[in-house]
Amino acid sequence: MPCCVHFPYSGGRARRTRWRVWNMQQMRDSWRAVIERELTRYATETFGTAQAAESAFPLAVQKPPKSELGDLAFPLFVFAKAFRMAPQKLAQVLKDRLSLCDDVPKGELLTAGPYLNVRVDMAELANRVNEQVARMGSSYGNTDLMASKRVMVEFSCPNTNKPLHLGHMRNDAIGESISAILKANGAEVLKVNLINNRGVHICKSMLAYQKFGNGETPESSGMKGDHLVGKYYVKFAQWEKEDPSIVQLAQEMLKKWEAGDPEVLRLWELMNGWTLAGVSETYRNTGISFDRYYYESDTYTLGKDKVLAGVESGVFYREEDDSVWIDLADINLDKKVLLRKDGTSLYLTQDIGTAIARHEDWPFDSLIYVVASEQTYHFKVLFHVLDKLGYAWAKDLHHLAYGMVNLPEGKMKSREGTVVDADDLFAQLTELAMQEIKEKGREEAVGDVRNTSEAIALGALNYFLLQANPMKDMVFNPAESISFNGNTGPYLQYMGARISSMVRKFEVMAEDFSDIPFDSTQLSLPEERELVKMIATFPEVVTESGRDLNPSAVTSYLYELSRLFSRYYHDHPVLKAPSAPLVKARFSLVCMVLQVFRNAYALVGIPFLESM
RNA sequence: GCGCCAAUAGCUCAGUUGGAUAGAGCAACAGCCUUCUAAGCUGUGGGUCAGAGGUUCGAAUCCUCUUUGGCGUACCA
Repeated sequence: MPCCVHFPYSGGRARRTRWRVWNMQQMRDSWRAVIERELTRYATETFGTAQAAESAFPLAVQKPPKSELGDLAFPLFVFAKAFRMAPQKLAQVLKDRLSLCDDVPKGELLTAGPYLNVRVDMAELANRVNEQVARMGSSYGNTDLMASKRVMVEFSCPNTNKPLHLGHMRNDAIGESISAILKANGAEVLKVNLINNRGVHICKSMLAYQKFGNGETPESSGMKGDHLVGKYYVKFAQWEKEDPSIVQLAQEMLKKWEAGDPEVLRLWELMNGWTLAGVSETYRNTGISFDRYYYESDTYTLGKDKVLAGVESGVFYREEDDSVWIDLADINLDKKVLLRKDGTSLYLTQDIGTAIARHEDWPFDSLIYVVASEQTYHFKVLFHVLDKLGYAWAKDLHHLAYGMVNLPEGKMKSREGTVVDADDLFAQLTELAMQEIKEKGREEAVGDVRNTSEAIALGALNYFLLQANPMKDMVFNPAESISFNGNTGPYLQYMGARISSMVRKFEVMAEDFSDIPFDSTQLSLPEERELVKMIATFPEVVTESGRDLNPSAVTSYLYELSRLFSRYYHDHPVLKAPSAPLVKARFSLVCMVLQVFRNAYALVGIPFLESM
């Protein structure tokens, strides 16, 4: 199974309609109900039993490929055998029978080959959607799919030996987006970060600093703290090349650290402080935040204790050299070390402790780890170990794996220095956005050029990173991401800005329209039908992205809505529409689109801009 | 070797529960600014959905095998 996370409460398809009924869904359900009833009656009349029909219930509802074919499609293939009738014929029969009934919903039935299609009553749908968007505002689209569920989302999890890079940015984008999407589906979400501040790799930068640092500080060097520490981590690698034996020193230092050596601890605190200050700044710039921080230095001992307890209870075993192991034969895996022979902790050990601490702190219904797919094995083992230790909530742990981020030139390799630094990238994108604003002569219109450029950079970055399915590896092309035309974040932001501009223009003349009611029958263009339908299905997009933990469902939707809208307002005047009722109706539609844009942007980390 | 994952247009990506003629963007070419921001809109060309079988009324989608690529299989994280 790829990235799919199975929520115990996400239910199956059959249950989906029970959670809540939305506009489009309501339409679908009511039409399905009458068509199913008619199939049942027809089967009973013909065969004396309804079985032929009911075995294929619930009747599938689809979206016709073209709007000329209607708004809902009911494929009838499945009934062909049971009715001994071509589905084309059955569609005709059903249409004829239903046209004689006086209790079908408003709308129009069409046959389209083997499909029975429905053109729904658009005026009614538009009224409902308009009312609902106006009433719910920024919460339009929210669902109760995960109401009252507590979900902890772990993401980012930087090491304190180097600054963030592009890979972290994908992680952060997914983490923030998933959290927002889960919230929109009614969950109570706690975003947590785990600072990986201990271990051999941390000792490496410390050792290099001790040897080469000469007391350098972020202040004295003018470097951001995380970059300064990173510099020494790289230095260690070079040093190690000359003298491979120094790895031993790092191992010894880790042991000293675990023993509480004051000298080591002092340096550790100093350098960790530098890194975390730098990382926090990056978070601030890129709109990342957490409700709670965990530090591995705080939780690893708990993990160690639990592992030792596991040895007592016989879940784990001790080798002759004193190392502690678990045999994973029962899940068809090999053996795994839980404690080194010198007694120090490993990655797995600390994650055991952290998970237990978290469940005690904030009992969750689900904990989602947003971590690269290269660690799939690690999480498999972790969840199994926790299960073996007797924690019933081990089944509620999920690994949301995401693929690697590559560059057009190829893979990022730290050894070859091709890793894209997060701060550098953000600055580069901001710079490009700024140039574009200047070239277009929009400085005055946007007001704060710096802020706007950063917002555009962020929109570009998040959209690009989230538009691909998390599970897949992706190629990040900075130049393409910031491009203002095409399928990009800035293009979407531009649409939002254009609409905002229209709203400002309308406000000047708003009084002239204050007495004119919204008349949905004015919206008769095919494009308007499509827009109303899309707005009506937004809650379903929120559901889908929450169910699959897939932000790209939202980005796809946003882009489609955006294209539809730009085509529409390019071809049809809104504020200068021929009649006042039409202006009012079209402007109301525009406002609905704007609201959905705002709400959907928030789910995928695209800052909304009033003007660009 | 074994395990997990992927493969859709030249490139980057979508593709709903198996359903109608597989869609976008970029790149290329051709149009559209006295008209709510041209950061836009429209059109043209571009496909053996990696390959071969199978299931099905129907497969990019499900199953099997093959090929290619990525990742993992550490007393690293």
